[in-house]
Amino acid sequence: MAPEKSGKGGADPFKKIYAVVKRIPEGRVATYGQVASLAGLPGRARLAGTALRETPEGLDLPWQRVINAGGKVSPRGGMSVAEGYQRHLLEEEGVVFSASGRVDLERFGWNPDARPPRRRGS
DNA sequence: AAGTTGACTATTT
DNA sequence: AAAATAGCCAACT
Repeated sequence: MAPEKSGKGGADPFKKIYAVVKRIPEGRVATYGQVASLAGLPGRARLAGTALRETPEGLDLPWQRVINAGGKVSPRGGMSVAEGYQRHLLEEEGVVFSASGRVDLERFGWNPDARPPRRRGS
């Protein structure tokens, strides 16, 4: 059975993170720690950031839906308009930022376990 | 191979 | 509320 070379796990951690980010529904946001956890990499929140740092093209990756645990857009350190751009994209999707530029994770935080109430809404 | 860096997080000031 | 500090872990040099 053609075992993989050196019996390694195979999938790269970056790829797992991309897969999870792709699953974030529109109008919802997730934290790096949450994404890492769902990717099977608990405690590797920084890895999620490192992976998104490149934002590979062609994957239709909604990187803008990933923010830090503080509910704020992560500063890149250097100069990057991407921060303002990210906020703009989220607002377009329906995410509301508070006066301090913070998002209410209680309301817009993605809950992968939550099921859309069907049958008689509300 | 070893040291530095960093789209993080929690705690403290 | 914002800034500084410490801890963590993998990628990058």
